[in-house]
Amino acid sequence: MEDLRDFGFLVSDVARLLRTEFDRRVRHLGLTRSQWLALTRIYRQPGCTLSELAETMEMEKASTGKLVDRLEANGFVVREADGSDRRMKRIRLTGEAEAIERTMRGIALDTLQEALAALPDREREHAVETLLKVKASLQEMLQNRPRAASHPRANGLSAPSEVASR
Amino acid sequence: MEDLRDFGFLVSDVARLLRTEFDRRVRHLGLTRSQWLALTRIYRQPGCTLSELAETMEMEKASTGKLVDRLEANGFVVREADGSDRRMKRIRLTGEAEAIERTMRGIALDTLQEALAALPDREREHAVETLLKVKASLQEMLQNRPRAASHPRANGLSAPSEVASR
DNA sequence: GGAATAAGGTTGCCTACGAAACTAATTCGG
DNA sequence: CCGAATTAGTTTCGTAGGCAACCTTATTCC
Repeated sequence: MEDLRDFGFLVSDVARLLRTEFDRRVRHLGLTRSQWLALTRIYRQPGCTLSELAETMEMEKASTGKLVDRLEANGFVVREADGSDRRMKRIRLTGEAEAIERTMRGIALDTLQEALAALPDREREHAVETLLKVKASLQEMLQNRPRAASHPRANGLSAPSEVASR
Repeated sequence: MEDLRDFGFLVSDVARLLRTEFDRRVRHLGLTRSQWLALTRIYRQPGCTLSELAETMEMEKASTGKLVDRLEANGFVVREADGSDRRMKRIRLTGEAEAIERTMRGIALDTLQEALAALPDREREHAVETLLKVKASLQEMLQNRPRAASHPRANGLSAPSEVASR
């Protein structure tokens, strides 16, 4: 019962360590893990819109937009207008992005391989299954309470009291 | 072999979802998950220095410092000078911080319980063991290559070649 | 056809972290 | 005892991501 929390800590720790290590290995390429992830998605659905990308990356549109901003600033991606719907912009990889993408993929594999070296295949697969369940559960939790609907932006900053419960 | 990467994605996804869900639940208390974590550590070692805290939180000193900045700004923590060594400051919880800490602890437990509801105890324990191994492995990786030692800041920005390998 | 609504993006603000560079204080070696 | 190395913290900069509040187009629905 007590190690329930351990699980939460551990997942966060591993995620952070993983990202840090990966970032170090690819710093010289000018990309980060998140950016490389985005590239991979865009590679698989060229010309996707921001909303689509946000969807497949399971992130907010705003965050995704900023990610794309940086990718564009670094010349890995371009936003081009859509002919029929002037609201959306289609995202495409630039040429060089692809080569980089392949390199990063390799580094990612190396990193994981090293980090999981001491893990029997069975154990890793098991962990993946477990994590998938937890992820699904969390997605449902977040989805079923996606922030107090739209407009009711009634009370501004008033802190909703309750503090010492439980 | 291919789902090696899945593992990496999953861990990051679960960590992100977990933090988001938790943040939503405690937003009204004025604390975030990271802040609450820090409070817990400080609670267990009152009067610790920033470096000590950074150590136990397994984070950089700079990041830890900013975390403490926010906690202090919100009145949850104070920094007081040390008598013997004028460099360091001792960190202590304020009174109200403790009550909050207890509340947050409960919310964390609830959140985890919900997220892991569909998981048999055995499976969760198994996952914790696995994650511990991975974490240890990553810590070693990061430690054994903590960025080009101290001073040898020789070749400034020259990208270490290798780009299109693999 | 015109107003209401929805969809696509962007901007602003906030937290979280890491890396590097810098200041001040302390310890160490000769 | 003094200068060099170490240690404690901070500051600056950059990336990542969430939430809320907009514009701007499209759609829909009287």
